[in-house]
Amino acid sequence: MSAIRLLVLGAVRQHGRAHGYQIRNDLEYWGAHEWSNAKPGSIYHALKQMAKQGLLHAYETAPSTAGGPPRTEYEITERGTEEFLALLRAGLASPDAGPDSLAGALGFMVELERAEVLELLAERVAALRRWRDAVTEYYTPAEGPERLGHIGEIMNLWVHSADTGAEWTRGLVRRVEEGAYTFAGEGEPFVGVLPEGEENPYATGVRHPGDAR
Amino acid sequence: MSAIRLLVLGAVRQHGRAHGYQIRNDLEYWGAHEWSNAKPGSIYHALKQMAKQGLLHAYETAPSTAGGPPRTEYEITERGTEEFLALLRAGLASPDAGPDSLAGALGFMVELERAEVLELLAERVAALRRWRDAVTEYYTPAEGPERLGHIGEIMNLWVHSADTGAEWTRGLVRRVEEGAYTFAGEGEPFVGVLPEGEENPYATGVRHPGDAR
DNA sequence: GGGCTCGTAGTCAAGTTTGACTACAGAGCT
DNA sequence: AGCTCTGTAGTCAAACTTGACTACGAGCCC
Repeated sequence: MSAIRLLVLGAVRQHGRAHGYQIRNDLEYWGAHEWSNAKPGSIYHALKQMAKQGLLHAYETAPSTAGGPPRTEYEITERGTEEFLALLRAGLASPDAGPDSLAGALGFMVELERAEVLELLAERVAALRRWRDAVTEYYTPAEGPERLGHIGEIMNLWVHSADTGAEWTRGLVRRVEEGAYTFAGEGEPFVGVLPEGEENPYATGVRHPGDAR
Repeated sequence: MSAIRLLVLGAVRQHGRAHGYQIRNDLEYWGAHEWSNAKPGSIYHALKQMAKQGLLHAYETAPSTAGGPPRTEYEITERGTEEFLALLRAGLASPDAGPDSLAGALGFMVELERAEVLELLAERVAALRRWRDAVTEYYTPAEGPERLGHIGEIMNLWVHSADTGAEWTRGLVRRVEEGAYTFAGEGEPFVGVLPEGEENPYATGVRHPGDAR
C-alpha cells in the first residue's frame, strides 16, 4: 500500500476539495515523487480506489476551464479522515510502514497534538529496539555467528539501520520536546503550501545541536 | 522491480537447476521474506516472467515424488547470468535500487572479485554524496531554509539516511579491504546454504571495530 | 481406521504500480 | 494563418504484489 494513500488523503484534506491534478501538483511541490511512488498513475488510481471504498466522496464536474478531459473533484469523508489519522499514526510509530510513510507522516505530523506525536515517536524507538533484538537473536543461533560468513553483512546492515533510525528518531523527539513547530491546538496551523513569513527557529537544513554527524 | 529478480536469479544459479519450492525455501532460509517482498506469489511470478523473457529456461517435470501439482524446474541462461550480474552490481553501487536490493546483493557479492566490489562500493558512497548534495540544494532555495517549518524534517530525514548509509558502506569497505570473506577467484567459494565449519573472523553479529555505535 | 495436522508445490483473483500515451486550450512565433 | 510548445487533466495496458486458497501424500494419535 505504501505511502500514497496517506499522501493523497492528506492533500485532499488540506484542500477541502480537490481534483487529481491539484493533488498531483501538491505532491510534486513537496518533492514526494523523489521519496515515494507518487506518480500520476498511482495518484489517480488511489483517488478512484479510495472513492470506491468510501474514504473520499467524488463529484463529477463540468469539463473545466482550461482544456482537457472532464475532471472529478474529491472531498474527504469521515471514514477517510479516520483512515488518514490511522495511517499518519502508523507512519510515525511503526517502522514497518517504511521510510516513505514516515516521510509522508512527517509532513502531516502537526495535525496531531504534540503530546501524541511524542508518544508515537517513543513507540517507534521501542519498535526499532524490539526489531533489532529479534534480528540479532534470530541470526545468532547456537552454533555462534561465525558460520554466517559474508551473509552476516545482511544482518549487520539491518542492525545498523535500526540503530541509526532510532538515533534519528530521538533527535526529532528532542526537537519536538524543546518546542519546535506548531502542533494541533497551538495556534494558527502551518499550511504546507508556502506560509509566507513565519520564521521557525527549528526549521532544518541547518544543523541541529545533537544531530548525528 | 525491487530485489526479487536478483534473489531468484541468484538462487537458481546457485542450485544449477531448481524448482519454485526450492527457491522459496532458500529465500526463507536467508530470511529474505523479512527484508524483501519474497512471498510465494512473487517468487512464482518472477520465475514465470523471467522464463518468458529468456533469462531462465523452464523444464516441465513429472508430478514429482512427494505429493502436489506437477513441478517446473528452471535453469539460468546466459542472458539470465548477465542480468543477474547487472542487478548485483546495481544493488551494490546504486542506492536508488533500494535497501532490499542492497541486502540481496550483499548475499551474492562474493560472486564478484574483491577489487570490483570495492569499486562498486566506492561508487555507492559517491552516489550517496551526490544525492545528499542535491537534496540540500533543492530544499534550500534563495529564501533560506527557515520557511520550511516542520516540512524541513523530511529533508533532515533523507540527509540523515544518506549520511548513515555512507557511513555503513565505508565500514563494509574497510572490512573487505582488510581481507574479510572469500571472493571470486580466491579459493573455494562460500555456498550460501550452510557451509559446515569454516570459521570466518569477520562474520558479524559481533561488533566490528569501527562500526557505528 | 478415521480424522488431524504437517509438509510439499503451486494457482488465482484482486489490488497496485509503472510508463507511455491521449486530448485539448492558449501563447508565441513567423 | 499555420505551426509548435507548454500546461492542464487524465487514461490505459502491462507488469508486479499480495494473501488466501487448492490439492495431495505421509505420519500420528487415539
